[in-house]
Amino acid sequence: MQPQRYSFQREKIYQTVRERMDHPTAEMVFSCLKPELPRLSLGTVYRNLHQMAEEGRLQELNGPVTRFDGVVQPHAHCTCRACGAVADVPIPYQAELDRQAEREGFSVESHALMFFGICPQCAERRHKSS
Amino acid sequence: MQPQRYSFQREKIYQTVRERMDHPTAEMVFSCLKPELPRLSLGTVYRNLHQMAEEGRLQELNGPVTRFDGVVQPHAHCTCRACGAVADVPIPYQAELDRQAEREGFSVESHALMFFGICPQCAERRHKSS
DNA sequence: AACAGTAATAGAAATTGTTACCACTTAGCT
DNA sequence: AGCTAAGTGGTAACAATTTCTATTACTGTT
Repeated sequence: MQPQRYSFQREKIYQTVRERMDHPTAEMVFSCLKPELPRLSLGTVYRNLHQMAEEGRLQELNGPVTRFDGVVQPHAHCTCRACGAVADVPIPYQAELDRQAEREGFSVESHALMFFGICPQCAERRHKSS
Repeated sequence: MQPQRYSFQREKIYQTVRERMDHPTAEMVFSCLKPELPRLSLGTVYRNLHQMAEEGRLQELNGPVTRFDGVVQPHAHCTCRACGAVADVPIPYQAELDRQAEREGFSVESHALMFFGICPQCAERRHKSS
């Protein structure tokens, strides 16, 4: 999945994400670069962002679809990298983190802790097929 | 924003999210209830899920759009509840959490820590307009 | 420097996830 | 039973993302 060739567009997209400190969306990167690269296509932005995220050259925040939890008390979750399943993680909620995070005028109310890994089912499946 | 009336559909949707332990998406709730409630509409599911999330009766996971970060080293973020802006939070990454989260066969590789609050700009804006 | 091979692009169309709209139904009050 | 506004279903609109294909442009070889 590594890029096999140099691409001007890809480098520009990378620079944009690196230089902006606001964790832009694909759309934000696109409209930021569009004046400079009028022929740039939104599909190119999405393709390169994901490619670089897979390489580990960029980090992708948030998942694509919204999920809901009937347990309202704040608690941690874990997402399976392979199948996307979400499960609860029984470790205590550290409310003191919210106070630690209060910096530069940002008033913090709560936090979400999401782990990433491989769920038992997928670990099993991989074990078999290898 | 509290629901003012009883609705059979809403209760069914709530029960589904509560009973399933897999943090379902709106689509998953819908297809789970569809056999039992053939006239159920997907819009009703979305409407009630969000309504209940606003009331605090359910919890909503993940944000709506994907964002990208040029800083690959794991670090915390903060989202503004008002404007959606995302900023970095300079508190240390606790790698030991990943080991603590290892339970029931789930192999954990990393975690994301997202704070929620109000950013300085929005706090200012609210202060003026009140 | 021209050439061939193929990864990457632009542009548009298709898909997917989510929200808005509106006529009809129904819970909750009197 | 009748009133009224909240809630529903169905469909259309919208937004985010992915896919498709002809064209462009890197890169290694002459």
